[in-house]
Amino acid sequence: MSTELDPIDERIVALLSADGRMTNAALADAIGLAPSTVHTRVRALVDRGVITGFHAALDQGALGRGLQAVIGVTLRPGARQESIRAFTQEVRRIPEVIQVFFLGGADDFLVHIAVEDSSAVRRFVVDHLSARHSVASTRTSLIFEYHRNAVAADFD
Amino acid sequence: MSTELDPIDERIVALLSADGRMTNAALADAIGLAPSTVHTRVRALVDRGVITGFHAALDQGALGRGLQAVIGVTLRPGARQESIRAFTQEVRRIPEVIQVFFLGGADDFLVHIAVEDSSAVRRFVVDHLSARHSVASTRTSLIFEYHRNAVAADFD
DNA sequence: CGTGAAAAACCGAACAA
DNA sequence: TTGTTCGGTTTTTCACG
Repeated sequence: MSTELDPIDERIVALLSADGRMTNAALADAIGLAPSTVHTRVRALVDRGVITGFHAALDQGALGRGLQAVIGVTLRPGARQESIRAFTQEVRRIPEVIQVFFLGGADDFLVHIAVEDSSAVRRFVVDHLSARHSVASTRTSLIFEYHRNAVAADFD
Repeated sequence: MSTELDPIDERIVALLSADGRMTNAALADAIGLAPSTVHTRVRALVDRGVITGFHAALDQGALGRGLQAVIGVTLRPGARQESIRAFTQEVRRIPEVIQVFFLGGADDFLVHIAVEDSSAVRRFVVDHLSARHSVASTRTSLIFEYHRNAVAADFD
């Protein structure tokens, strides 16, 4: 929230988004400022909550999860906010889950998972989604390609 | 690809996924090894491609993009691989785009965007998606909540 | 493969401008 | 707000177990 970023902060943010381990010295001479200035700004960005964290990106295939899928989920019409909250909280704790989107639109949720193979997809849907009373239907799509420009912070 | 990780590598990967700026010393005593050992393993994980990078997570709202959406896209039945490749390559370069999923299923693509407001959503869809000859239809859903457990590497 | 020690690089804070 | 200096920390390499 709050006020926009100045052009220098925008460059810092863009650079750290691409390489979160860039040193202040590297940032400094990519931008043309002194390292200490960059340091001050980076810390300010973190303190302000513009940068919410730093994370390693993982090749899921190398972790034995070579198949990814997106599952659209619709809840029963009667589902109340409690069951929506419960659904979110519980689904996001499952280790195969990479992201959870709570939507307004045709589907109520999108769940992005990475698993070992197609039978693990089926198991995931059956065990964790269809098994829930609040879930009305699911629609599974396999992911053939995936591209990420940025890492978005969690929000609700 | 390739061989599974041993339990120590798995812990390193989990810790760096949560905090990509943990120092080797911090990793070392979370795990019970010497910092130099941890360092060697982290570098090996990066060299092997298990860890594909480190990235700052950004509060999109703080960047003036307080509204996120997912847009399901279907291409014309006649769309050939060339136009699919072109679509992916061009869409992912648009700055509002956070992620692009190329799917097998009902939709051909999912595009995750962060923009300023709802009129920017409409503009995005009209200018960048509907305007394309290869796009048959789009279905936009606003994102009310978003949760991320991990950062997945790009793949195709 | 893991360790400890040594060298280089880097960070973070204090201060000056 | 930016630049400079400096002590402490972190990274990185390497010889050894």
